[in-house]
Amino acid sequence: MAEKKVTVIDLAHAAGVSKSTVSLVLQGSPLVKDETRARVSRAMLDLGYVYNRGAANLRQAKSKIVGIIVNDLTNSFFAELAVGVDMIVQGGGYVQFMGHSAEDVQRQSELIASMREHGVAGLIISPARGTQASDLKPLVDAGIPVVLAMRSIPGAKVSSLLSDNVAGAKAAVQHLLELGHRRIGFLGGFADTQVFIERAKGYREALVDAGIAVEESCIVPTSASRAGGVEAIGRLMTVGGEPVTAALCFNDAVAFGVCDGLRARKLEPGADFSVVGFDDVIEARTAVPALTTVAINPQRMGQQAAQLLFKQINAGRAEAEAVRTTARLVVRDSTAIPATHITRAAS
Amino acid sequence: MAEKKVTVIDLAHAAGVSKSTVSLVLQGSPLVKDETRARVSRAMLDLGYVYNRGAANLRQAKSKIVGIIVNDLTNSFFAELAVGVDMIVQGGGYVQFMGHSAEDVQRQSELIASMREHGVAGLIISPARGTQASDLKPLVDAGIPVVLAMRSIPGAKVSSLLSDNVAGAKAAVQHLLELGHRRIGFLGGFADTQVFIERAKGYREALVDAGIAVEESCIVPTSASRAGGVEAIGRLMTVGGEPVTAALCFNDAVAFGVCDGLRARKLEPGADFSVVGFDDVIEARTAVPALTTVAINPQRMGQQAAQLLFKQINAGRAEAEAVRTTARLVVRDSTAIPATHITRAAS
DNA sequence: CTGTTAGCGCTTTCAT
DNA sequence: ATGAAAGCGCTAACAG
Repeated sequence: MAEKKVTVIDLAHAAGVSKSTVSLVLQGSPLVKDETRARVSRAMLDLGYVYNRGAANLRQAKSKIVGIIVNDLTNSFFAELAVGVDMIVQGGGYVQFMGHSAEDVQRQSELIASMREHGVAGLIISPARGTQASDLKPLVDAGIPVVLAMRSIPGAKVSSLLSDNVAGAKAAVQHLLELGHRRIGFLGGFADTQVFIERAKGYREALVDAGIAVEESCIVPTSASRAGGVEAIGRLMTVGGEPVTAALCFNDAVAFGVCDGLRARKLEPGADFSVVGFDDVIEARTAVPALTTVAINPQRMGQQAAQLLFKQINAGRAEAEAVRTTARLVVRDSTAIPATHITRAAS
Repeated sequence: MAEKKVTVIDLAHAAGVSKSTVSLVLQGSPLVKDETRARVSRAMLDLGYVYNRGAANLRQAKSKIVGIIVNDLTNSFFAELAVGVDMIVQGGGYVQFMGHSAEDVQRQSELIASMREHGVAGLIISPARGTQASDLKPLVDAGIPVVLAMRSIPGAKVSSLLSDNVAGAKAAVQHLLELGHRRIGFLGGFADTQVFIERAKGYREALVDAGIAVEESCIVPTSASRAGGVEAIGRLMTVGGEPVTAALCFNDAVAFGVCDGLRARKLEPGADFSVVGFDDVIEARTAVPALTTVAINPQRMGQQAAQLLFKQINAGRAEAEAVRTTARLVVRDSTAIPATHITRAAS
């Protein structure tokens, strides 16, 4: 039943007006008589007209399309981020091109090029590991607004949206202090990463603010994995002096391991020893046991990224502006599994 | 530094040829002299030309864009599905519009309309619950190929890609039979759903094929949740006669609950009682304990969906063809946590 | 309020 | 092997 393409000219014909009048109707212009508008509208329905946005974009030299390039959609964190972006994008009457870079810089470049050819109004990128400022240069030069999410790229003249690791860690430790803990460890993570440095900074600041001396022996970097957590809690246990009664973990994988290690020593996480972990590895959330987590809200982050992008799109010019979101401290109950996580079935 | 838009006409000028020649070069036509091609190519680089695909699409009345509408990207199952689609789409030199319906039929319709206005060549939809055949009608009438993923819509004249629940359940039960189990339960799930009926059918077939009588008392429908699993195993335990030693669970949430229930009875899942679960609730995967799962591969499904779509796009006409993927039986080790699940961090 | 006239950047006959 | 001209479906002046 594929009807022939019906165009504005057909509408004009059917409604007995000219193309331009039809165009005005399409754009909801107030300059057309109601009765004319009605005639045109009816013609649209009668003929089964579908607007050709491509043609309009060409003429106007602009589009209502934004691109989003995700490094790893397989990671729910980024999937949620994309959902947040989608909300704002849809709300603004835009559509989004979506591309998955799979942490591959080469593929990412191809996607960027492709989206540029399609005339996107702006681009949100959660960059693949190893992305260089030069990869973004063409976009910047073309004046296309770009917002980076989660990871920033040194030297790139674009906005980025990062989680506030310092504030997050600080809040977490303050939470433990309020619980009465005096000697607190910081466990896991590779010491040479930016994220580690930031989280450790927040940890230190909270202690200092509380008038507690930072003990380097209570900071135990390991791999950011469950095994790393086991190792870290083991090493923390060997520290002499008053007992350490709580720890902030680099991420939740580490927190898992710490709990494992505690149980192996007949200690109950949450009861005998308080564990707080950054909730980076979202997938594992359901399995986090008696544990408090510091989490940023990826959907909200996606929304903020999109809002930032729109701000730039509407401002007309891309103006690099680094914004940091604040990691929210979420105290999640020990045993309850959030309903949202056990009801999501594919069927 | 936003350079003025450079067009084919600028290239033609710079290279000392006509627009049409440039166009031929852009399309990689073999009809141009190598030397000419080289001159044009250099001009492209010199002037920083970027191809305007929108204009080309308009002229050719076709696009290399496919749309994908996901009901819930927040569910890793569908996120993985999208990744699979993306692989094929990118491989085919297409780009994809992505929309998130959030299980909202209304929003889904808007997305469909929007994508149509943008002239997508085809559409992959994992439909929101409650989608009617009429929602897809406009697409079908316009001759736009549509492939449905995971859920089919009665009466819709479009292709769909479903998991083969019957074969999956059958394979799972056969696995248990090979392990030597003779009396096996089927636990959890709402008996009035299509998915339940299919999985129960596979369960029955496997038993019958093995010459074992199906006992209705061993089929225990409950809610498809962890609590449902606890309830189901409880009821299964009250069945008289020879002991039941294994069960196929409707999904992994149920399987969780079954394990809970077993432990409450001092039985060790995997050792004293074999548990197999359909792995629908992907997020919970890490937490599945001593347990075998029946899983379909969502990425592969996405790839198949995209391939099916391309087949239709290239065929020129949309031809409804229902295809079913086969649920793979994956025997996953009891205690090991797949590395992919503990290393995915957002940072 | 509505019609006329030009294009947007590209591809495509049809000549040459 | 390359050029000239027409036009995809729409919008944007500018008249009326």
